[in-house]
Parts: sequence; structure tokens; C-alpha cells
Amino acid sequence: METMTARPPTSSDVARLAGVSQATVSYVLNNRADSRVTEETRAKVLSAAEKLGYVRHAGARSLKTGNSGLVLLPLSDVPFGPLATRFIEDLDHELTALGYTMITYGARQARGMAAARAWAELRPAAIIVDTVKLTSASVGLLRKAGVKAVVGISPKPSTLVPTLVADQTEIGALAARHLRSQGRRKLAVIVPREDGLRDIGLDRREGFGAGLQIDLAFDPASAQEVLPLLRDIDGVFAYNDEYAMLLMSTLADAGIRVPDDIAIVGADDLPLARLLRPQLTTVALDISGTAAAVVTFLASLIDGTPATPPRLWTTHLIERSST
Amino acid sequence: METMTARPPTSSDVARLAGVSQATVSYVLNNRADSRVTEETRAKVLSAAEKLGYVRHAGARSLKTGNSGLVLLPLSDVPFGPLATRFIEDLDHELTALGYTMITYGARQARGMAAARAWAELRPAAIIVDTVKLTSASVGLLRKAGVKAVVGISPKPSTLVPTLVADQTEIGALAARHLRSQGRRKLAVIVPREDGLRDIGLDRREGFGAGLQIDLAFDPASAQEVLPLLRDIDGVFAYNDEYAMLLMSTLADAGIRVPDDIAIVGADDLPLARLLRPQLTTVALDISGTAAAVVTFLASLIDGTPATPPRLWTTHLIERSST
DNA sequence: ATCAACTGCTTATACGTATAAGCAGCCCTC
DNA sequence: GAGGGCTGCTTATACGTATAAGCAGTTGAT
Repeated sequence: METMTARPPTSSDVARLAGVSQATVSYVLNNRADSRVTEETRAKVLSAAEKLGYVRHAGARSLKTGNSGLVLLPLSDVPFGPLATRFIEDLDHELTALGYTMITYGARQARGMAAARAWAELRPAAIIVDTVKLTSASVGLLRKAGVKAVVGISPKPSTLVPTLVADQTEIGALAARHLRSQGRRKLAVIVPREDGLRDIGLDRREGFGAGLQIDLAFDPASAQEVLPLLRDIDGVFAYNDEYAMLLMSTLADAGIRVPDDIAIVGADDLPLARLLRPQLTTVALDISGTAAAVVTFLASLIDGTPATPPRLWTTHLIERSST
Repeated sequence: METMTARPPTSSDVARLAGVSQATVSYVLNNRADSRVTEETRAKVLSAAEKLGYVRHAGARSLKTGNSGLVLLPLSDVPFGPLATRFIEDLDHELTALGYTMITYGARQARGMAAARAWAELRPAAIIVDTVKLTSASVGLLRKAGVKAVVGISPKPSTLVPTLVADQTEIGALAARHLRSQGRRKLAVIVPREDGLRDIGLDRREGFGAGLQIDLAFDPASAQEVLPLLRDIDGVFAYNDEYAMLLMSTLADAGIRVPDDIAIVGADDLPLARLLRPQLTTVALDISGTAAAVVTFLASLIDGTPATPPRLWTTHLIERSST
């Protein structure tokens, strides 16, 4: 309370208390190898900084050095599960190790020029963002604002920016291959009606290949509606495990047996997949090691070295009892 | 590509192109009411800024004005579902409307002094953070760094900072009341073994009152292990809907009927609650309006006006078929 | 006609930091 | 014992912005 009105301590305050110049404080606190400072002076500075509760001003530093050390990760519209959460955590960990500060920017609906302006204000070193949020003009703005690495995430490579390709088609393809290997021939694919999910669903469907497309909202009523479409179907790929669950509960109510009448493959290997009865066969995504590769990639771009974007994940099928 | 080496345009660049002084540019772009600028000059400035792709430097602005307009929301260790996501989005929306920039800070495991220092570097106007990440010293550091509103989130009010109380006990209490009203007397409460979840679970258990506490990891094997404990139980409150699902699938395998043998109440009203068979009775949280109240509260603290933290949610029971 | 008040700008400055450049004092070397 | 080079600092400066203060030119009141 006694410090309410006092302004935050600066490096000059630290210098004054330590009896040295502000420059010396800066040299000490940044641990510059080429600065020759006595161990004694160093200790004085560190103790003064500690005593004052000094914290450097990121804005001032960014102003002077021309880069903020920030990496921006504007959140996608897609509600993300354990997988994406894990990836973000890994990414943060790797970036911190390299001295960057990762920030996930809140406004999900933000896109286009207005969003780009907001991002550019922070003068980040890099930004990783869903390509649907980018336009040619906004990429230009970001580049002009000094953002070294503008990296997209998208199911398909973008022409605007280097893109981390989240290839959805191989997920569908793997599901299709498995269903066919089980002798299923009358196939269908569930595609979500929900906005953020639909495009992903269509890509998974594309990879699946031939089969009846069934649009489904995440809602029991919607599932009830599409039930007749499954009359003549013996294998379904369900976009993801949650939609598979929705389908399975509806099928159970209708007395349709899984997998005897209809085999079902989900995707994403969510925790609930093992809890369903029958347990759900699903396409799992493996992202271990991805964050490190992405960070290496970012570092290259920031250095100006050309580099190839890494793959985001590998896929494999986990066979359980629903097929 | 032609602008790769050029440094980002500054307000002085805009001024030069528009043929006015840098000060005029600043007055125009900040739309200051007390600044007297001709419509003609204003147009010249805006067009020059547009042409150059000018974006102001947030760091420099924060340096000059002494505040960054940032609101920090370091993510909690608790994996959050649709509810928390919705709250964060609402919060962002409200804060944007007031001219603040909300940032969700990545490092989940970050806490204590190191984290506080990282937060303080950005000189945010406010920070909302799980109180387990705070210490007396770190709160002091943040205050000293000029953070006007240091606000905690926690199941219990904190002595360190004004706290948004996420009261878990009323959830447990509501579940207990419902089970008793159904004539259930031999009650048990599921408490998660997982780190971030356990404390929340214990609070829900506390609100539940008398009953057997069963510690459960989110894993079918763990559920199998605790099954014998349910021999003499006729009503279970399951921490949340996901744990309820785990329990239900294990009970079904064991031939124990829900709700005939055991009634089950979940919490959080996750989408999957309606997809379980029987459909899951659950304690729902209502957070509509909370974000707006929180922002009002923050604004008060930033102004220096004393204010009382708002409630985070209200609860109500949704009765379905599992009880 | 005089001067105060207003208009529409410009000039000057400070915010906190990183770092280039400078500068005493000392140690070597020959 | 002169001077070159090193050590351990200090001094000075620029980054981009917001805003207080100043200042010509015009208007209005008396």
C-alpha cells in the first residue's frame, strides 16, 4: 500500500542505489559476455535490483532493440481439445527456452486488417496464425511492421505465407482404409455442421474418398434426423470421437448394433473413446516432437534463413471394438 | 519482399509524407477531442498513414504513457472445457470494447517470482490469475511494477488479493441435496487424483458433505480398482461429467444398473451428458453476465475505486435419467 | 484601433532501455 | 620510462510516442 503512488523502479534507480551508472546496471542484468564488470560491482547491482524489486520494462526494451521477443499465437475459432492444448504448452516451453515470450492472443473472431493491426502493434518476432485470418494486405502490414516470421496453420499450404500443414485428408484416408480392410463397402462420412469445424470435416471427408456425406450438428435431434440415411450403410467415419459418441448413442437407441450392423471409426483419440461401449476405434494424431521442430523452423525464419515447414503430426489407427 | 530491410514506418514518417509535424499525426491518430485539427489536415494524415501501412508501436506508447492497456490472463493448470473458454471469450470481448487488450499468457506451470517478473515486464493494467500462482512477494512485485489490478481466481477468498471466488462447494451441496431428495442415503463422492483437478474435487466434496470419498484417476483401470468400494453405495456425485462417464462405463461392464442400483450426478453439464445412457443428471454452471461484471470490477480497481468482486457463476441442477 | 481570446498548428521533451564510444588507471613490454 | 593495450567503468545517445508549451495568424469585443 505504501508504494501505491510510487512509479515502478527503473534501471537508473537501481544504479543510484548501487552507486554505479545506469549503463553498468544494464550490462550486469543482461549478462553481456563482452562487458567487463567486477564480481563485486555485479553483486552490488544485483542486490540493489533485488531490493528495489526491479523489473525491466519490456516496452522500452523493445523500443530500443527493435524487437520484442514476443511470439504471437492468435487463437483459432476451432475449439481445441487435449491435443492442441498439449501442442501449445510444448511450444511455450520450447520458446521460453530460447528466450522468447509466447502469447496467445485472445480474440478468436479477429481477422483481416483490424486484427493484423492489433498484432503488429506488439512488434512480435513471429506470429503463428490460422490462414483464414490472413489476407494479402494483412500479411503485408505485418511484414512491414517488422514481423520476421509470419507463419500460417492450415489444412492446405497457403500462397501467402509459409504454412504448417495440418493435413486432415490423411486422417480420413486412414479411416477409409481400415473400414475397407474390415470388409465394409457401404460407407458414410459424418461432417459437422458447426462453423469452425465444418471445413476440417470436409477435408477429412475428402481424404476418406468415396462414401455418403452426412451433415450433422452436434445435437441428439440432428442425429435423430439423419438416422434414416444410415439404413443402407455398414461403415461410418465420424469426423471425431465426440461425433462418434453422438452417433453411437443414437444408434443404440434405435437398436442398431455396433459393429455388427455398422462399424464406426472416430478420430483424435479423445479420452472418451475408451469409455464408450463398444470401445471406439479411432485415428490418433501423434504430435510429439512437433513443437521443437516448429520452434527450429521459426528461429530459421527470424534469422532470415530459408527453411521448410515441418509436418504437424503423424497419424495411426487405434483399433478397438467399434470396427 | 522489397520492404524486408526497411524499418517499420513511424509517426514521423507519416508526418513527413503528410507535410505536418509528428505531433499533429499523434493528435489525429489518437482522435483527441481537445486537439484542433482541420478536417483537411486530418484527411492528409490519415491517408498518409494508410499509404505507409503505419501501425503504432505499443512499446513506445506504453513507455510514454506509463500503461500498456494490457490485461493479462495467465492460463491455469486446470484444463478448461467449454465453460471456461466461453468466459475467456466474453472477457476478451468486453475488454476490447473498453480499449484494453487481453492476453492469455501461455506458461501454465509458471508461478511464483519468476512468473511474476515475466508478467510485470509487460506492465499490464490488470492481471487475473489463479491464486496458487501468487505469493506475497510476487504480489508485491506486481504492485510495485504498477499493475493496478491484481485479481485472483480461487475457490476461497485470498488474503493477498481481491479474489473472484469460484465456489465449488455449492456444486457439491446441490448434488447432495438432489440425491437425498431422491431417497438416496448411502452416498459417495468421486475426487480426481489428477494434480490440477484434485483441489477442485476436494472443494466439491466438502460442499457435498457426508459420504464416502473415492479417489479416482481418469483411467478405466483405476475405475476398475475402486469398483468394490461401491458395493454398499446407492448414490454417487462424480466430480464432473467426464468422471461420471468413466464411472458409468465401468458400472455397466460390471452389470450394475444406473439409476436403479446407483444414482449418479455429474457436474458442468458438458455436451456428453446428454449422450450418455442413461442421460446424466448434472449440476450446471451459469456464467452469463459474469464477464461484464468482472470487467466492471477491474475498471474500478484500475481507477482506484474500491469494489466488491462479483460472483463467478450461479448453479442449478439439470435432472435427467441417471438419478 | 487595441488587445484578448481563439485556432491550428509546431517545437521540445521525457518515458526506460541498450549499447557505442570514451576515458582514466593500471600492467606489460621493450 | 614511454607507450600500447587492457580493465572497468561512465557519458551520451537513440529508439517511437504522447503531450505540455509555445507561437503565428485570425477573429471578436470594446
